[in-house]
Amino acid sequence: MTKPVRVRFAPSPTGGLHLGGVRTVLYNYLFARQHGGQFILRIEDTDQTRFVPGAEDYIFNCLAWCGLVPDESVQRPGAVGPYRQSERKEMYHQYAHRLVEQGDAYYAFDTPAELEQMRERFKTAENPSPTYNQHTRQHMRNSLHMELEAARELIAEGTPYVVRIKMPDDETIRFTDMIRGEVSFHSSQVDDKVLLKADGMPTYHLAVVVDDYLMQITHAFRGEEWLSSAPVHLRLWQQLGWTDHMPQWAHLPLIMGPDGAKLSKRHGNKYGFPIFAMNWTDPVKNEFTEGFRERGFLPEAFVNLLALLGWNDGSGQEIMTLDEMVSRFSMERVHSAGAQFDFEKAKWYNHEWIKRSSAQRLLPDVKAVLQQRGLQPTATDEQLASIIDLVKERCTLLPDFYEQLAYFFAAPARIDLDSISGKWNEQKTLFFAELIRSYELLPYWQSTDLEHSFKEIAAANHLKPGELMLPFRIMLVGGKFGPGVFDIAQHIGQADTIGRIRLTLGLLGPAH
RNA sequence: GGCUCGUUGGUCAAUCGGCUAAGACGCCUCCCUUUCACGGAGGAAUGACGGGUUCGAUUCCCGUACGGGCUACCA
Repeated sequence: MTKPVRVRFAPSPTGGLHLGGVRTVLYNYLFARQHGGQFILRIEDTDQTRFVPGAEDYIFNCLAWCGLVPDESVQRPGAVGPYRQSERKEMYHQYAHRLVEQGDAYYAFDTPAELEQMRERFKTAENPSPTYNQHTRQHMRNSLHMELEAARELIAEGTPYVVRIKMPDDETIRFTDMIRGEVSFHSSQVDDKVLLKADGMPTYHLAVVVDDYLMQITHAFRGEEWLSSAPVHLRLWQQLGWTDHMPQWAHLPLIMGPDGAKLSKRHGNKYGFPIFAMNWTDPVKNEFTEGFRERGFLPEAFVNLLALLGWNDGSGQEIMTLDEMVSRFSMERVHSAGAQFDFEKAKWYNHEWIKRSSAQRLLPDVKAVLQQRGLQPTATDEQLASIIDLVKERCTLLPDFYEQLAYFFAAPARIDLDSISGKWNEQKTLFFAELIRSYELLPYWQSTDLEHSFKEIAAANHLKPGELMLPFRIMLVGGKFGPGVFDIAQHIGQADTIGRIRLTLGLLGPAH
């Protein structure tokens, strides 16, 4: 009997949730669903200085929008809570002190200034950024140079201290990454990371190990930026005696911006396309960053494009539902190299999803777009749905529906007269006058009938219908776009169609 | 600088030693459509470099180059 699969996503509530984060959630989610396991959301809020109010709710909102709701979280607690690390603060202490007791960690009393001095002192051209490691720790104020009792006295007196891991001098630390295979590090190259901070909070390194253990995580997926600290975590799992429970690791390739560097939250606005799932306004800096949702992406498309950025099943199929992804996903087929994000391709995914979505599916989103732009369509949902079907293949992003739909409900604000006035003549004026008379008498207002009369009158006047359809379109739509002109006329209705013809005829003037 | 991961068209990528190197996005041409799109047909464009291993390397190994990540009492 193998252990039930449990995976987790562990964001820190410090700002917007970006593409890489959502993709990590997605891969976790797919893996959990595929294996009938649990997907846990843990809030890593151990850095009180970076805490941003609202960020946690925002993360939940993003996940809800994406349809990737965790099985266990602060909102839906399971048996291994609390799910916020700040609320687990005390739990980490015993383990930190246990490590000190065992000699695998030590107390350090160095002030920030002293650390700075150390870095200055050991800085050379070859080593521009010295770390707290097996060499430098000998020169620092820590419990390695004193009896443990003495150190504890200092602590009892209230001396600020941290707990640092004591990395071994000469050991090779290796593990198997589900994506990269065998990865190895030499312990002498790894610094003595802080485990417990002076404020009593654990650092990520301690917290991630303790929590993954306590929460019985079986597979730990995270971004590649964590790879270099993996040996610290491996060491901790080992020294805490939990090796048998250690999750399988997978370090996900990074998503890069067009500049080839890791997407950064900090520069959410510099790319010209969103990088956050949803709109995010930093309450401290009062800085606004646009999200994919508000840009007009369907969550189905967003999740789809993210899944295929760094993973594919080899079939060549690119458009997939979440269910399809669940059954086809495999961590072994995730790329090891980072991928540049291409917004053009992202738009293509959305376009495909809009084309394939039913009008019913699109209806609420389209209504929201119209309402946002101040358009209150005087149409039933059925009418609106049939118009959506008419125009959806022309819409890449949700807001495109406004341009494609507006003229169905109101005469176009601008009419592209230039496109018709050049070839305008008296004959055409007469044609449209006759068309109006004919349309006024039509017993049924159906696009096929409209087209039939149109062509009949054109033939009677020895005019080619083709030369007249563009002007007709511009009268109704205002420009050169939109679906078939007789379909448009049918939806606009008799009165408005005739009204718009008259209107443009008037603008063209009698001079012609 | 050190450590570490990576490197197939502009971008996403298939290939698990047999390649005349898929497919998709984007771009270009044509067809359909006297609008815009959709759809269809076609085109330009790729294995970083140098060594090995092998009958045979894009695929395996080693160097080099280049790129990313990390190098905080941040995650």
